[in-house]
Amino acid sequence: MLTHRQIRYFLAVVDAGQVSAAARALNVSQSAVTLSIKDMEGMLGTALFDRLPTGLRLTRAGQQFRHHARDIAVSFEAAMKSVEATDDAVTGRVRLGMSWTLSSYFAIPVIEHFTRQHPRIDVELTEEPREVLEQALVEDQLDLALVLTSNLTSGAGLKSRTFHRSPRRLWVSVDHPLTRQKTVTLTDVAKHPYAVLRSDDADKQGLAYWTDLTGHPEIKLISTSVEAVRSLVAAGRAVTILSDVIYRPWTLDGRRVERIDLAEAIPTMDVGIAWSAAGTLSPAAKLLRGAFNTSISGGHI
Amino acid sequence: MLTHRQIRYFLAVVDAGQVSAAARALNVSQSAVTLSIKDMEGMLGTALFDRLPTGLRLTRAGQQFRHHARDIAVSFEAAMKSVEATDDAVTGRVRLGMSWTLSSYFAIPVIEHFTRQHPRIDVELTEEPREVLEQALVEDQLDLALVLTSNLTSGAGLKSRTFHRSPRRLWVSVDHPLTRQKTVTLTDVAKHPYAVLRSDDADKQGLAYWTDLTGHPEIKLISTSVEAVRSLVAAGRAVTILSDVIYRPWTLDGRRVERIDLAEAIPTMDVGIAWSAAGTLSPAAKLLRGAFNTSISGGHI
DNA sequence: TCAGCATATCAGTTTTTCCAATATTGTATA
DNA sequence: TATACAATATTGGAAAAACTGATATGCTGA
Repeated sequence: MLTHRQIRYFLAVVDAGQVSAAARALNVSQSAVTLSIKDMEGMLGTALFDRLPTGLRLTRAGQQFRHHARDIAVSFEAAMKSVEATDDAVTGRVRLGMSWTLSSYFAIPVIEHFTRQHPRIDVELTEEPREVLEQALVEDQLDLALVLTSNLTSGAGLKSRTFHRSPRRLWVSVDHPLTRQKTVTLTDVAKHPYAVLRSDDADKQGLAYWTDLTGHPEIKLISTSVEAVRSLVAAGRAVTILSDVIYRPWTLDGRRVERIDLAEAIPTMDVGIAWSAAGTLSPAAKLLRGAFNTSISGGHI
Repeated sequence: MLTHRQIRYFLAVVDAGQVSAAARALNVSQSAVTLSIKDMEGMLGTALFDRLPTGLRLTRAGQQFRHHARDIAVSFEAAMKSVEATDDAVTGRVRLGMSWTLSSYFAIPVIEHFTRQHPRIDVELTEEPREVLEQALVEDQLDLALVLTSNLTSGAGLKSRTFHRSPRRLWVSVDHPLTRQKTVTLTDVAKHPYAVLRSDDADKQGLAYWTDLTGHPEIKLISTSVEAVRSLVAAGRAVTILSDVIYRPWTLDGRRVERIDLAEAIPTMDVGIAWSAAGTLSPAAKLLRGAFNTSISGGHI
């Protein structure tokens, strides 16, 4: 079993470029580091370094592994810092509606973070199409609703606040040919197999890019699962254009997905929260609204 | 410094709900686990668990920490897998269809593992309702399809293999009144607020339990998000009956969900793979079929 | 060739982790 | 209110893991 200590030693060697320097930095003997690295290589069944007379250089497998090692080290640091204070003072109930695209990919983590910080506030979730959410807000069956504010019906007795304009960018695998171009246009993208994320609200915007001018890409997958799309992209078998809100750099198996800015202006995905113009929000609801605000602009997702 | 071992022990205790059971699962003594946890708590300067006579329950800080611990464990696994040996010999394309319930909750991890092991096999994913999948198999537009085999139309020129019979059970929060009953019947369940997981294929079975005899529960949430359902259940605000395949003992914020066997026999969810009776499967398709077989019976999910 | 600088190996020591037995604590029950 | 029960806490000594320091070995460049 890999240990945290081995990960730290490994990263130190990567940074230093040689075992002896790494050992000095770590305040242990050179032999301890050497053994640790050899142990790891034995466990993984692959050489992580090429041994050169001047030091150690990562092999291909080692480069791969390095990304994961960094991930692990960062996760440990985050874990140590994670013990936070909570706020028991505010209590109450918030009825929050959303559509599923938003729910799984960013709302749930934010809500769970919120309920940890405010354990005595009860957040009630419902998922509905945008039209139903708007209706429910007006009829006071919901306090708040997460919506794509650009799609919001205007003048329906609702207030809203857009807290994030999420750019849409091209997602590709690390070794994709398009990563080597200086600028990428929609016409370039149209030449590659494409994956579409199917969602109730977002896809109307999402498929509007393609015109006769740009040409149309070959659709390789239409899926409701972000994981499926990400997976296909990471494997280099498709590209896609999606919002930063649902971007993660890693697939489940640790392959990387990269983002590229497109030469053309693509409409942003405007995420926000809506509430009824009549009546006033409870303190609990205001807190939750604030939580979405900070957690999204604060880069928690 | 936190160690990987401590993280594993911590997660085992969270999953088991008590130190002694976790120790058994880890094949170490109870005292080793106790010490490890106490060490961590000392390091973090906070109690991670409340000690109850029946076992350990996460404190708020512990719930926070669990999030990170999980991250760490996943990162380690990904790191180990990142250097796995691959099989470049078999090449080809496999067109795989599935319905979304199956896709996000177990198919994707299996496929990602498979494509790592067989980088030169191209797995094409599509998601469709079961009827469309069956049609596509017969017409040779798909090689394989993941389906609930109990729903499969018989005599449609399809072969299938069921590789997992997943029991359906009642999901409730740890402190739910139903946990204190010796036996729980559907009539008991009908008295409590209920959450429905909306999915194309499974809900036909999933809602067929309720008859005039048992009564009908009040539906509190209909959602496509397993996380949303699990979250509601963990909060004790609803119960649900779902397949073991998609069961996890905790929500993202570390609250527990328990399962209870029902007095009545509930049909199992039979997960399997189907292919056309005409023609023969390519070697690549056979390999993928085998991958599903072993990864599911092998307890990878 | 040989000095210089790097990693590899190995035996012995230190530190960590583990086990087994036992003490302690809280709940339910009679 | 005593008692059984089921859980965690503690502790001393054994086992395993990690580390050190000395030494062997290998490559480069003057």
